[in-house]
Formats: sequence, C-alpha cells, structure tokens
Amino acid sequence: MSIAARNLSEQLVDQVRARILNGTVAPDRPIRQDALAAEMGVSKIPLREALARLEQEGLLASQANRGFTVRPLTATEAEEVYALRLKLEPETIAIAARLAGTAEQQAASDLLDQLDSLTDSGGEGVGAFNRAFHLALLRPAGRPVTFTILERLHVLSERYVRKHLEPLGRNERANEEHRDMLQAWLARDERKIAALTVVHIGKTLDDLRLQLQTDSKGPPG
Amino acid sequence: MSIAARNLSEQLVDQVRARILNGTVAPDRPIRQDALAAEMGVSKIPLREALARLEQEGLLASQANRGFTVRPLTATEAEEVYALRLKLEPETIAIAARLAGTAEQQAASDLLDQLDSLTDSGGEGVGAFNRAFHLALLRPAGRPVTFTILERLHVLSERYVRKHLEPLGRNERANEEHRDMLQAWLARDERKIAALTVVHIGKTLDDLRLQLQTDSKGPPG
DNA sequence: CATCCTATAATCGTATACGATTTTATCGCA
DNA sequence: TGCGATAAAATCGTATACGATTATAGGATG
Repeated sequence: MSIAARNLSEQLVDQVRARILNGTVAPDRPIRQDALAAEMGVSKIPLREALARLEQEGLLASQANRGFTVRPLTATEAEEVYALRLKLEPETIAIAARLAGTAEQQAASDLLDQLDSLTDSGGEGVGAFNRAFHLALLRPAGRPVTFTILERLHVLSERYVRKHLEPLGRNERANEEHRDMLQAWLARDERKIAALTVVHIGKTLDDLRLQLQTDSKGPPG
Repeated sequence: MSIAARNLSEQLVDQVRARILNGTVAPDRPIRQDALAAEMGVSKIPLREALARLEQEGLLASQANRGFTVRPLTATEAEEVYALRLKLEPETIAIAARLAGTAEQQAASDLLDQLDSLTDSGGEGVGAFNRAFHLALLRPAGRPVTFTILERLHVLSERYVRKHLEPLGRNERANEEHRDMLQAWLARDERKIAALTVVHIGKTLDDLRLQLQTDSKGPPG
C-alpha cells in the first residue's frame, strides 16, 4: 500500500493487486504461478509471498495443492463491506480531521487535485487515486489497526466500483462530494465531515445496488 | 486459524502465532529466520510465508533487510482493539445467535465445556480456547469479512489478556459471564446476547486498563 | 456408447544453494 | 580513553532445482 515498496514481495503485492482490481486475472480461474512469475520477470517465491498476503486481504482464495484463485464478486460481500465502512469510517474520519497536521492536509488536497485531473482526462487508475484520497483523509486519525482494516475494505470496495460504476459516467457527482468532504475535513468540522462521509458511502452503495441488480439480469459474463 | 491447516505454511502460521502469544519470542528483538526454521525442522521459505501472514495480522513488523520483529504491546493499541470490538461484536453476535444451526450451537457449547475443564485444571492454552469460544459465537453470522476482522482483533486482544490478566485469578468471573452469554445465545435472545457482549468486553477492558497502569509502574520488563 | 481405470503431464509445495545488504568487531587515530 | 573507519561475519532476500500431489487424456471394459 505504501508508495515506495521496500522488497520485491511488497512490490508484487501492489502489482498483482492492481491486476486483480483491473480485471486482468479473472475470478475462479486458477492462477498459474510459474506463468505469472515468468510474465512479471520474477521467481516463484516472492510471488507466493505476495499471493499469501493478497489472500489475507480477501482478494484471493486458496485450496490445498490447487493454488490460488481470485475470489468472485458477490452482492452480499458488497453489502457487508459497505456496512463495515459505514460503521467505522465516519468516526475515524472525524478524528483524523481533528488531528491532521498541515503536511497531511496538503497531501489530501494534492491527491484530490490529481484525482480531478485524472477524471477530466479520462485516464486510467482513477480507482487507485480515489482510494488513496479516501485513505489520506483517514490516516491522520492515528489508529493503525483501524486504518489497516479500512485499507482492506477500500480495496474490496474498489473492485465493485470499478466493475459496475466506473464504466458509467458517475465520477462527476462523486467529485463534487469529494470537494465538499475535503472542505469540511480541512476546516476540522467533525460533525459535517462525518455526515458527508455517511452520505457519500450511502450513495455509492445505492448506485451499486441498482447496478448489481441490473447487471445480474443483463450480460451473462 | 483453521483446525486442520492444509500446507506447511499454514501450520507454521498457527505455531508461530502460538509462540508469539505465549511470549516465547520476545518483542522488538529480530527474529532469526534460519535459527527459527531449524528449530522447527522446516526450511526458510514456508517460514517466510508464515511470517508475512503474521505481519498482516498485526503481530509482526518488518523492516527492509532487517527482518521481522514482534510488535510491542502498547496501551493505546489495546484501547483501539477493544474499541473496535465494541463497535463490531455486539451486532455480529446477535445475528449469529439468530442464524446458528444446531451443529454450530453444539460446537459452541462443547468449546465452553472444554474451556471450563481447562480452567479448573489450570492448564495451558486457556487463551486459545477462550478465543475459539468467542469466535464460535460469531462465525454463524455468515459475514466472512467481518469475521476475519474479528479473528484478527481477538488474536491481538489475547496478547494483552494473557500477559496482564491471566496471571491473576481472573478466569472465574469470566467463565460465569461466558455461561450467561452462551445461554442467551442459544436462546436466540438477540438483545440480551448483545448487551452481555458489551458488558463482557467492557469489563475486560476495565480490568486491562487497571492492570496496564499498575504494570507500567511496577516491573521494568 | 458410457463409465471406470490407468498412465501421463502439469502444477504446487518444499529444500538446497548463492549473491547483496547490514550489523558487528577490531584497529587506528585524535 | 573515546570516536570513527574498515574489514569480517552474519543474515536477509532471491533464483534455481527437485519431489509430491493433483488434474487430465486415453484406453479398456461392461
């Protein structure tokens, strides 16, 4: 998750995670370790360490002597993930707003700017910057255990947003909400940032529910 | 966490976790991978996979080219972990009580019986059975993401309970509370089991706070 | 023609061996 | 005597190679 991954395994975690979120590796199909390792130009051992980490993140599942598979997306998991975020994020983001220093405030502002320009240019990797922005609003709370949990939840969320919401032109409204959130967060208005967070997550979940229903009736793949 | 770990790495995760909770490997001291691997009669590769998993569980920390260390216990982490449990467990345990089948009810009852006999005989591994009992009350909720988070939180909790509370004769009262909880849980009394859970976690946290203060003034190590 | 069994091939999991980085101990110097 | 630099030792991280397990394809039989 960190920008400068230290060893090779950590770098692979980020790269493989990106592939999973990207959809490059399909769900339920066994991951050929040798092939993937060769494709990435590394050996199997660091790749296995990365896969083990991603399994604990909830992106992969493993069976005995049958390797790893990407866990499929389900509506119930989406509901669970967003319910957890609603339980944890509002309070955490309020505390973070209170404790954030100027450097952390600057970092959050910068990330939103980058997210904006990416959205305007229709670039790739919007999801990653969206996640980074949200996490930047949460990190200053100084609760490492909570933050780790929220990191995981945002990764899981991103799969659903990217698959079901990003193809649609839904980013404009989200960006307006992001601006409002950042403003309240910078002003250390704890009530307001908590309320806006509830709304933001809730609206995303609503859109997701609608789209999940629609998609389940529509395309087979 | 599972009873029958599949591959060697999974088995090592459980064994090394037990050592950490046991206090066999001291905090802040670098873990010699070769030595530990030799001591356990395995090679370095599966051990590294296990250590990587335990790092994500929050028990270990790693630095570049300096290996893994056991994370030290801090009062702030204890506060955070118990705050998270208070936020997540009551609702989850109520749902689990509603959804639990007869087999799962039997499993929970059995675990409490085993926990009782272990406590009476003053045996080892009380902490592990305590954790298993609590998780058995939570598993039937059918929320895998939440359950994984709670598994982690219980592991982290166990370190503090074992170090600060278990040496004292504090298990009797906890066992009475466990009986009450199981009764309400089996009766599917959602209100009551949720309330009892809040009380149980709260009391444990209170005891822990007291002991953490006392210990910080008392012994240096 | 379907089903079961067997043999083959592929893949997973683990052990062994090697280079790169870091820590530590020793020596020289202020 | 204390501090800094250098060399040696130890350890971490990675690549390569091997055995064990599993899935699959082919053939024989009912």
